[in-house]
Amino acid sequence: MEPALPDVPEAMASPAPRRRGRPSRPVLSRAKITTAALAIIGRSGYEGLTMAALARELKTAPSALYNHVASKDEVLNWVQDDVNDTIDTSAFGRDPWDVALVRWAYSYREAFAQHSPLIPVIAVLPITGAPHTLEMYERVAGGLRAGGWPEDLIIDTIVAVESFVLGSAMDVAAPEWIFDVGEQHDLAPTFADAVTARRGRGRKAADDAFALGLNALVAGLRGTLAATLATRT
Amino acid sequence: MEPALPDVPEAMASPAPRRRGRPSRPVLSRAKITTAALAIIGRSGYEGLTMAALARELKTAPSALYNHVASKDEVLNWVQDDVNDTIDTSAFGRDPWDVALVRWAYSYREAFAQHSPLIPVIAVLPITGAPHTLEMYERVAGGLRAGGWPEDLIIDTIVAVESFVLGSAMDVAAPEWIFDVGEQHDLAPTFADAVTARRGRGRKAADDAFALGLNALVAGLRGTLAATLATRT
DNA sequence: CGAGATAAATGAACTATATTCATTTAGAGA
DNA sequence: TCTCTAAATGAATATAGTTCATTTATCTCG
Repeated sequence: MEPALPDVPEAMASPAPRRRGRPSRPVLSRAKITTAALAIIGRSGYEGLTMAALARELKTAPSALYNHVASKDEVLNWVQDDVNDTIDTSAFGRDPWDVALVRWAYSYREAFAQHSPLIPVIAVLPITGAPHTLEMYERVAGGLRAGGWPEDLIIDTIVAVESFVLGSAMDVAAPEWIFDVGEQHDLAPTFADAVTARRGRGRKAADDAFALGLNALVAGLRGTLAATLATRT
Repeated sequence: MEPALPDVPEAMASPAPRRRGRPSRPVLSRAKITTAALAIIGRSGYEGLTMAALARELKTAPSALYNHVASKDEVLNWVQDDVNDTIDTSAFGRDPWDVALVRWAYSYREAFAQHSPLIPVIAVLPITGAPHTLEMYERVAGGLRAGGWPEDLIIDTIVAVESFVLGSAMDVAAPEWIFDVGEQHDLAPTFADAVTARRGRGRKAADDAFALGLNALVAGLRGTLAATLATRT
């Protein structure tokens, strides 16, 4: 990309004559829009991502975007697929399925912890038209299959782990003091004490809960697999 | 403004004379607003819940709401606390902790499956000012404590289960065909076959995944508890 | 009983966003 | 060259949520 602006001089004069009509080369495309959206999100977060801001970033008018994108939702879908592409699935096909699952879950959570506004979107989004997402699922499914999981349990297993991961990723966005009971210690004494007891350990409370849950979940899945294989002879 | 249009018999004309100023009795209150909001949500879903619709339901002006509520977000918090109040925690203190945890999780998921737009909100919402929510946590914490869980693991355990529940509740809102690969069967053959294999079983795919995951998670937690108690002598 | 004070409503205005639309223009192809 | 089309433009629309000056019934206090 970047045709290197052949002319150039034109410099400073008019603040921006802003030509109308078709430009010499397309200014917009799926890739450009997605990149710009990610830049804005990285800089000003999801509140900053408006169609107007996106257009500004790309030096066009908001309405120009609609020649390339059906809606803001579609922009979010593109961003989501890009984020999914950063999830590490390399452990599948290398490590045993349970180890790989844990690695995948950590990477998955990390990716979406920084994009929590996408979580409710992706949880409900069909994979159609999201190639990177599909690729990720293929790798995970392959890893489980190779690990001995029966075909008809693979999707449920993936969904279960994914649900836990996405729920946990939402947690990351919560304030540290989310469980602070404040005044009402006497209304919930056991709970309040438990909150205090946890405070002892280091910072990242959400991380501990995630680790605890993931270990338990995967351990449980090992048991499920063993039991299933035993039953089905 | 509105000088009361002197002409016209005014009798039948005006559809609703709409008095200004303070009414004989308060038309609005937290309870009334929450009830109205739930009515709208039940009737037209969360898209239907606008401040204008809420005002219409209560037969007032949108701006009148702001005498009782700081923002639409606050309305959502009230609704959320009401929904939390429908979650069944009665098994704690009656059944063993693991059984009670499973019942709680089912009830929790069911409650929010019908209020999925609230999920991202509550996951991040401090409990301050949500009495029913606090009450729920107290019962769960009490049940775990009674079940032998060490105090410093109680919150993490609750958070882990809750994360899984909320992630799963989002899933309920997804379309049945969310995993349909369509054209690209050859791009993800293993995954596509797994999707097909699952299709064999009954309707509710999300329910199966939830059951599988919850069983695994709780089984894993039993192991975690046993191991922890053994280690700590 | 009368005079504030207060709570609680009113409608109009303001803001921000997404989205649509008629219009314009540069370039590709017949 | 003529025409079609992709791709831009700015103005206009729709829908929110929210603020504000204003109005008025009722409560309280001297």
